[in-house]
Amino acid sequence: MAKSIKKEDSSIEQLILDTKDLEILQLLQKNARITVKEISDQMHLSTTPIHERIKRMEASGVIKQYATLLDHTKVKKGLMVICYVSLKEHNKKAGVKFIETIHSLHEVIECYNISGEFDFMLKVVAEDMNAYYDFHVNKLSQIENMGHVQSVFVIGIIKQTHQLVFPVSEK
Amino acid sequence: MAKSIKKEDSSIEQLILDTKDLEILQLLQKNARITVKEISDQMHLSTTPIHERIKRMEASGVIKQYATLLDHTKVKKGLMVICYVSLKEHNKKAGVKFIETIHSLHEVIECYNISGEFDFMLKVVAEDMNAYYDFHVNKLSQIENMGHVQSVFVIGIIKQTHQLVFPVSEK
DNA sequence: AAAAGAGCAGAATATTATTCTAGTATTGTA
DNA sequence: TACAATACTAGAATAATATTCTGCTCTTTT
Repeated sequence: MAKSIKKEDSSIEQLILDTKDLEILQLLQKNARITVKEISDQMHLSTTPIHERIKRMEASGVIKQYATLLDHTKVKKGLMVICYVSLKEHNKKAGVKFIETIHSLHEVIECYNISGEFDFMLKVVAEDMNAYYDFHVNKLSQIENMGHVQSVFVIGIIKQTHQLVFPVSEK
Repeated sequence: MAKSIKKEDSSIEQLILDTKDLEILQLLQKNARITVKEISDQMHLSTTPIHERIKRMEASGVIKQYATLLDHTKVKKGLMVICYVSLKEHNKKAGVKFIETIHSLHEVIECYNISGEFDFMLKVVAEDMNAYYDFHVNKLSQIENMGHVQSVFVIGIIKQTHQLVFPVSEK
């Protein structure tokens, strides 16, 4: 007998998030260590539905990770550089090899395949300019099949958040 | 009587992180909801020092935030665009006004002041191309003093992490 | 109208965070 | 070398929280 496509099939079906789920996510995004009780108090619900909804969103993958974010300047990662990279050849094998290497470089915290004249955009963090120079010369430029590389330096951080805001479509 | 510049002055002085602190940070970065007990077991220490070290790093600002990260595609924020912006005028007043506006736009999750021909780089998330079009035309382009805008679309995410890796200087 | 499913409240239990007490190194100093 | 101050640690006690369980209510479907 087929089950209805509803929330309990969270591991298979696309989870449909209602207003309460989104409200919970707003609070969790701000503080991953907020207690179920605090959420339930703010939302005027008991702890049971909050707990169930969170577990459901964890299981469905809506909640990807509870992460701890550090102050880069206080852990000697104060320099941020945006790197543009183009490859010489664009066959599958060359691409896979490049991706593997990127994953092994801890200085690269983000890498995107992008539109435009370059193939990839990298966000790189390092302790200082010397460390970045070492990364650029000895690691990035050494990757086989590497074409052009262009570095754009981050002078200041204006805004930096992971909070996704959802339109308030109240019932 | 002057106190020594040591760890207990965490709120004022620069906190010096030792190997154990960095080891704790590695675990916390991966999972903000890891228990003190789990950390203490992995590090072969009791819960007390782990707890104290964490509180110290929270107070000193090394730990900036416990954040919950969401799957963008599952919360209708699947499109990511990198926006380059240059302003017409570069006086203080114009810059401040621009920054204020950027902070009010929830689609902009990152904004950096950068070197090169553009003034700012923005990371923008939206539900789809229609939503991005609306953002571009009705919000971004409407900012006063706006000069050139160039959009680079993210085709694929190769790597995305917040895990900062620290060199293993054992001792 | 009956039945099933979903969401919820409240209580009970299991875990965990937090605090407290006191022992053990380590470092600097006379 | 001996002493004192400091930091670190283990283990226990307490407070707070997560998690589970039971049963009620509302809605939807047939």
